[in-house]
Amino acid sequence: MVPDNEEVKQAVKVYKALGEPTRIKIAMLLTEEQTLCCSDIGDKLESVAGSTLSHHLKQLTESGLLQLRKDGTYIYYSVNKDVARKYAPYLLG
Amino acid sequence: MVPDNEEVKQAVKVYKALGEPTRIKIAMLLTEEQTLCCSDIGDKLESVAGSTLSHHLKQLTESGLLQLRKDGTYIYYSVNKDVARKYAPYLLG
DNA sequence: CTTTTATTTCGATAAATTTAGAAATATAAA
DNA sequence: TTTATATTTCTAAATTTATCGAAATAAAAG
Repeated sequence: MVPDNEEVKQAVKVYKALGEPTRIKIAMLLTEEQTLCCSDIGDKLESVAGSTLSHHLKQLTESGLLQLRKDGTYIYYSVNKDVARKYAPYLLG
Repeated sequence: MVPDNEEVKQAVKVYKALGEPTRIKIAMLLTEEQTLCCSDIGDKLESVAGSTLSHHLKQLTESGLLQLRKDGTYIYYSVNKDVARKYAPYLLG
């Protein structure tokens, strides 16, 4: 009837990730700013513990909406535009 | 920094509504079938109590993604295509 | 090697969500 | 009016989620 395949499962993950105020702000911030590391994101949000931020970034990344690049101690996050375009082009403005 | 206006609040509501397997299935069912009443939706999903279904439909409707039309005892639900187009055109295929 | 900086994992708690059965409401049909 | 059908509201339990502080990792700098 209604498919329940991998694509739909990813859609649920992406939408669940975006359905929370802090996380949608992170996603919007990254569409504006291209790439930011964890602590820079923390600086641009109001009062979020590092451990909390880490969980949010993990959820966004595991949905496929964010991608990351490690550089030394830093981890740079950016929006995966293909995923955003497919499920939530609203983010891209 | 990142806006936190009504539009973003609606986006969070819509994405939260879609970030759950039963609810995204309801939304997809309604994009296929145009309009269905509560009990018909229940018949097309596997084992969901009426009260549970009612809560899901309420959440989807309050996000603006679904609209309803009452006809006697029945309530017919359909997708608000403008809202879907704006936040989750993925639903429209 | 020790210290500093960036990030994650762990452990715990509070709040929110999902779910269902029972009772309530509302309309239609007999 | 009584009965049947559609849907919602209430109540409560089980599960999930968001959050933080402290400890653990990991890489860089001194």
